Amino acid sequence: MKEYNPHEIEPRWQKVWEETEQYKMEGDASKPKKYVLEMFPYPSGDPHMGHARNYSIGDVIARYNKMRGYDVLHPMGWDAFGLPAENAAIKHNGHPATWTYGNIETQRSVFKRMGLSYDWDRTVRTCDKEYYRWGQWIFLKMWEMGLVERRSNPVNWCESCHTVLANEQVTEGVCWRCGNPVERRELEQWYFKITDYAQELLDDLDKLEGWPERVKQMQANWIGRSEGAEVDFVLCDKDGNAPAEPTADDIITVFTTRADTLFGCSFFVLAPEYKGLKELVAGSEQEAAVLDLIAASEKVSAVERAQGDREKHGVFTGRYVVNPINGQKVPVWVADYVVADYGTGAVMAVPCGDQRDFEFARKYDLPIVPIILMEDEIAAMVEESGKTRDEVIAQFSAQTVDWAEAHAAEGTLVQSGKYTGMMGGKHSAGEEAIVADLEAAGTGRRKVEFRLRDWLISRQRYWGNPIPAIYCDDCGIVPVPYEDLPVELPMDLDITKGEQLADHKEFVECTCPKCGKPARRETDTMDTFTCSSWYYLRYCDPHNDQAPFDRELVNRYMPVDQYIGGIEHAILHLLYSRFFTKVLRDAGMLDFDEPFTNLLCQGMVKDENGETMSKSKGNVVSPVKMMDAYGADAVRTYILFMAPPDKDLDWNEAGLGGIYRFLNRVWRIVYDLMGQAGEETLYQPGSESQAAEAAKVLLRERHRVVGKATDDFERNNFNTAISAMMELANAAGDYLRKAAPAARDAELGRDVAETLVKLLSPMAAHMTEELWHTVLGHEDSVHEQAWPEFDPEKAKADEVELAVQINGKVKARITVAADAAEDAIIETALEAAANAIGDKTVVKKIVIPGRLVNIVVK
RNA sequence: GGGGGCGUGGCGGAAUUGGCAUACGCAGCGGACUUAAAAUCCGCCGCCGCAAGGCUUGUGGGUUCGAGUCCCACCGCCCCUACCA
Repeated sequence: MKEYNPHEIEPRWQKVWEETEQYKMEGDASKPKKYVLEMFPYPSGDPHMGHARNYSIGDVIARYNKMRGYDVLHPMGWDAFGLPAENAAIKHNGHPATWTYGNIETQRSVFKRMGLSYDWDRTVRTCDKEYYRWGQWIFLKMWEMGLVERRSNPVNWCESCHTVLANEQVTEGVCWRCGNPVERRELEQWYFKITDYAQELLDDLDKLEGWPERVKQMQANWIGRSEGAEVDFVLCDKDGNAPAEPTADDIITVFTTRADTLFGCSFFVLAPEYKGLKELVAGSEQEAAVLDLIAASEKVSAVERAQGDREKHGVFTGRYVVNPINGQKVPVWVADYVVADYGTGAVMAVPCGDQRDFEFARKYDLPIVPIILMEDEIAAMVEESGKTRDEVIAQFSAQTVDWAEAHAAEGTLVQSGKYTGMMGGKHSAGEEAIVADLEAAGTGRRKVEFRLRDWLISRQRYWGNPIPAIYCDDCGIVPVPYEDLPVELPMDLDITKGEQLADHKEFVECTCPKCGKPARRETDTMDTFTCSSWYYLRYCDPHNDQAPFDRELVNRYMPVDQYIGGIEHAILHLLYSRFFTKVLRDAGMLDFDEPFTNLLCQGMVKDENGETMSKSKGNVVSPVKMMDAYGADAVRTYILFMAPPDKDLDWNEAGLGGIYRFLNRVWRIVYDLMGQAGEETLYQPGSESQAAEAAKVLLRERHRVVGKATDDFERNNFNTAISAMMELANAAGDYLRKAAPAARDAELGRDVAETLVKLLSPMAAHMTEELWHTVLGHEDSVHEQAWPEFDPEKAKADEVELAVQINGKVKARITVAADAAEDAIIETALEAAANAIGDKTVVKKIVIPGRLVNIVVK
């Protein structure tokens, strides 16, 4: 018997697989397709355990499905543009491309060493011009469709990365990449109008049955649909007089989900960034104070903004607006608790019904008029006054409150004109009635707001996909014609000297495609998330030089059947990709609505103390070092065995040794089952001869385990699938120990050996291939074999042990024939539990076949 | 503040539809083999108890013949999100 030596086996088979193009996709249209995809990596350096886990999961799913008879598409590529390459280039005095392509090669060699079954011919690298030209093409297409806009807005600026960021790339006020606080700046930037798709992006979440609930919830929260109404307030002139015939310019509109509280509006608030605010106060005595507040709020960092209970600051503008519901004039304030980019940037303040307005009113001594009462308050008033409930509500006339906080919940409206007595709250009768009346009067209308903002896609960075646009003094902003693509990223630029695209004369200077006059090229590049929003489509047709992809091919392989990646992309990449898919569908380029049918978010790999691994903590476990010690098969199998794929796991090397021992045991068992173990057989002369029984158990286990493992593979429960294989190995070991080599059943031996090897082949790809050839004597690859069949009948035992419970507590055990009648089972059970029953009366007998008998006594 | 999730031995975890809690593995303990060690193989291994037996899935209650699983309250931990009107 040869010894198990992964270090010899693994490179040898990797070479064979490469030479025979083992994992090149079949493209066999007669088979059903299966697209298995792992989120492609950023080429940041050596792969870490998170990568190893992600790609082990994907590889097992791909290999399993191939054995199940699918035409499997399983590609790999690199998300290769991005800022770290620029930082590394500066640090190492080189070029971002050198660092990027070098890291890609490093990662590729590690992935090959892991034995991952990729069709390398389909590799996509987003920094290749053969790829990014089609990103530009899609940009132009979107421009044509009216989904690209360049406009001025307050944006998130990261000084450390020296670029603007999308909303999705700022969490708790800090930049997602470098962790530095972002600033607000008013800048002109490029946007994708993702908000045009907000409703569909929300609605279609319901179609994604194969997605984790929490990811869908996170996307729904991010899209943030909110139903309410717009209400028009009329601005009074500087002397506080309402215009007799207000024009559009005199109207300030607010968005509210609580139109029912309109009677409680005692002031009005604008965001500091509110457009037209400066004109509003120009020349007034309040002007200086308002400008001070604007300046102060600009300085407040986003980190501070993100902190929960911040102190609210505001000043009176000196102006008034008229409340359309009751004609009341209320003062207009400016305050930093109103955000400019949600709703209209203006709010009606109802301090009695909104905690923020309440706090603000308390601080600045503004009126808090109670217009909503809770049921317990009404009950107390009824009790105290002796009046009826209706009288209490109708006669309520307090002008201020002694509450500790606002009444934000549902309650009864008071002091609200004809709406008094109606229920108030979101979607309440009172709200419906008031909005209906506002609509009739033309001073309000139903409105749905979304929290989702348009996607800011321009970046002031070199290492990215150039935006194909040209500035012409005469023609304005002009798209680069399709036939001029790609706009190539110049490579002769020294970013170590701080050069950016704008400094590159030959790149910037161009002619206007419309009028032919000298013009300037756009020097911003696209957010790298635009590159990763469609790469999965390109894999279907990676070498196409006529189009981003062929429609037929994409329609055949898409959508991705199983997508695997980290939860950190729950919003970012997964939302953007859904958006791109819908846009390209509307462009007529594909025929489906959603890109990813099933999504698996793998858990994080942490160190043995449950801490996240990081270079600064010095607790990083290298997959390469682990493979050096135990081989790729053991590392792959172990990482799947440790925990279900979606749970975090704490790395522990001792367990890896256990898996290595398991692979070793399988190795010896296969040799032994095939009669090739010689002296090293597990047979123990002198052990009791129960060979026949062990053979029976082994046959049963062979069928039971295939059934169990198949089910587990279908549910991505790889940890329990491996447990089941261990059980089969244990049964085989028991058989081998008890049955003398000469007396063994050769047919059973080969069946079990081949079954075990096939079951294990998606994980331990090299070892099983070696056994398949050398011990089992096959010429073809184990990875080309059909998944083993099983017979549920053969998985059944002829006798079963049942627990006998008295009132739900196990008191005895009985063994009965598997097909025993219920009466017979009860009789046996009553006998076995006679002591426990004693002189009590049996009131009920419950038999759960194959499991237990419960006898209820009194 | 809002939303979501989790809590099972010394450890990772299993229990798929409400049906024998702790499968499988790690660690530990004992044994075989060995001059010895490693490797391998066998056995034990939730807690209390000498035992009979009793107890046990964060805590307390409920539904049920039967609850880790369903319902209610509480405690603890984790993740996401946030002046969103």
